[in-house]
Amino acid sequence: MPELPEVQTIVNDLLTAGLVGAEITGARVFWPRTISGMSPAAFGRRVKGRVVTGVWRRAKYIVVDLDGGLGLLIHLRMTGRLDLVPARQPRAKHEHVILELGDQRHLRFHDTRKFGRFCLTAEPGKILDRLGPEPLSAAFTARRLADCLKARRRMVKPLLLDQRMIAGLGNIYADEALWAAGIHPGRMAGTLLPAEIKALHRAIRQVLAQGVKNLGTTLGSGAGNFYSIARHRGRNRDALKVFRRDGLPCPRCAHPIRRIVVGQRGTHFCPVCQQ
DNA sequence: GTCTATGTTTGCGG
DNA sequence: TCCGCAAACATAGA
Repeated sequence: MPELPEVQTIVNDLLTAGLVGAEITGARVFWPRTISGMSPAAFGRRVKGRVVTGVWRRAKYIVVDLDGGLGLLIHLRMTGRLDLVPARQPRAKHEHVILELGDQRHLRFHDTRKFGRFCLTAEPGKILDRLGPEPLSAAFTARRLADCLKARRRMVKPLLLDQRMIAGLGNIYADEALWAAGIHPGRMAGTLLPAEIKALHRAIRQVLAQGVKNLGTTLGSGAGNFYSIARHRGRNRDALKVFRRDGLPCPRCAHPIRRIVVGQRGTHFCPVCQQ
């Protein structure tokens, strides 16, 4: 569920909460498959005694830098969540990893569907360098987007969701960007005109920047929804124009929004504005 | 109770 | 290489 704006919000909250400088005094793993590439025991040995030196975001990864040159990459996938809580708080259902901190707090990983992953590595670049450009950085230009789309016999929406092309877009913001640009999600990528590519480039940056500003999108109220640290909800839902708004009027032309399936993903668009 | 959909990514097969 | 599909899981909602 968390896309770029949601992950950025979590990172910002972790920084505000003072995670940098904290020492990891121990780790407990309750679902071994959450830890990728090594056993839970090895993971515990290697993080114990390390101090957090930085927290940042790349695509949908939370990157926790540790002293000694290690990086902990956390990917939330669909339902992952991080909670920073007092050490004394009892473990909740679905808390699969607990990082014990020296300041009597715990950083806990909560994940109902168990798709999320922790990857501890000395070479984070091996994973992060495979990803496309950060859409809010200067490296993401209309030209760069055009190169991604060029000669591709593939629908534009699945391409936008491909993290090797652009890093950080997910289902919500892809639908929103395509609506803002007036492009049908099933359009073949290679057929986009230069003006459409420019509009799409601008739309991607606009919807993501707005999502960050609104502290992410929380859709419902259940445990599987987006919550940042300390259970903060995002308020970007009110800014959504099409996502999960099928049947409601398009904000531009009032024609009812439709929901179809594109590349096995629920897809929302306006049949009039996005021909 | 039963059935379907789900905001992500990977790996497989054509 | 490119692309579509199923799987990894649990729960909410119909």
